Amino acid sequence: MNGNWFKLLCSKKELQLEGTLNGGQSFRWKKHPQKHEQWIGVFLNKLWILEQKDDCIMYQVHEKKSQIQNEKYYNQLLKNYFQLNLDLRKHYSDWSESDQYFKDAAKQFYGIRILQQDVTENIFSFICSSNNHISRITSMVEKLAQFYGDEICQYDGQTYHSFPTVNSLAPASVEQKLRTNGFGYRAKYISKSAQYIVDKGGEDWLEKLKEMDYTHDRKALMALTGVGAKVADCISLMSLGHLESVPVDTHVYQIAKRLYMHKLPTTKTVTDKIYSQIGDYFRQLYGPYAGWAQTVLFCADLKKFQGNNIEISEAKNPKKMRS
DNA sequence: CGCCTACCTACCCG
DNA sequence: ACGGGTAGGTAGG
Repeated sequence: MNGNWFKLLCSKKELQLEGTLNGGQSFRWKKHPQKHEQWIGVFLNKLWILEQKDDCIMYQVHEKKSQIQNEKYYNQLLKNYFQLNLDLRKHYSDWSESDQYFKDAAKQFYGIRILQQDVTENIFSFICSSNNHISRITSMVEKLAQFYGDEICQYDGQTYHSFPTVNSLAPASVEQKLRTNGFGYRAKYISKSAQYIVDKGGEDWLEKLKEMDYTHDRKALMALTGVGAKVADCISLMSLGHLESVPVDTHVYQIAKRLYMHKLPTTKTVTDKIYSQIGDYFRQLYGPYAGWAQTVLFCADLKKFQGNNIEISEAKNPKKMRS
């Protein structure tokens, strides 16, 4: 294990940890139970402790002794994970020019980044996300790691596990185990999808998706049981590098209709046609990084940011509105 | 296409 | 205290 603090130079404007780690992209980050300014999370089979400073991120890495590397190496991993090569301020400026709502939201929600996530984790986490609460999704993802992942280390009295491989989710026993642990119908989705991916060639097949274009791998992903349009778009955006992908959930639909597309028909669930209309609208508005822009915009609308003075955040929970 | 229903479960709210 | 409604959808008809 390793308790050293390392330093990654990076301004708050370029990367805001709070909005990025707590924005519903990854379900593996939490605040340190005692030290609330620190974030604890797992990726690349390592436990990371991150703390935002004015001009840098201070961090620790905990992993097996045999794998310990130096600061330069870890900095590179973080740069990849947060996609720091992308000039975010430039894009914010472009998106602000295209859209006044974005411009308003951007003032407060600066530094929101799309994480470059692991494909396997992304697929199975978002299969869990359908028709579900964040808190329950989080506990399901934790269980997957606990049951089928590898132990990484102990930290602060907790044992941390890596996210499981596709192979480890494929055995026939998995569905029943997940069922008895509260996964509901998603147990079958996970098991069937893991088996399907293994049949196709496992993680190698998933890596090949990154070389395909958005339209094609979206179609490939939707062949997985439990992966529909929205989940496929989340995966395309968050782990396959297709930044034009715009995941449309019921919430995005509500806001799109209210603020941008008044003529959109009123329906209980988002139909295929409405879904593609909304995606196309935002792609036309923001360009090839539409999914990223849209993530920033709707970050302003999440419950956890309620009480903040952004106009967009008012629509979401009329019941809870004050003043 | 659009519409309908079932699907697991934990948590919220009346 | 108990029970219906709902949560970042999806599959199947």
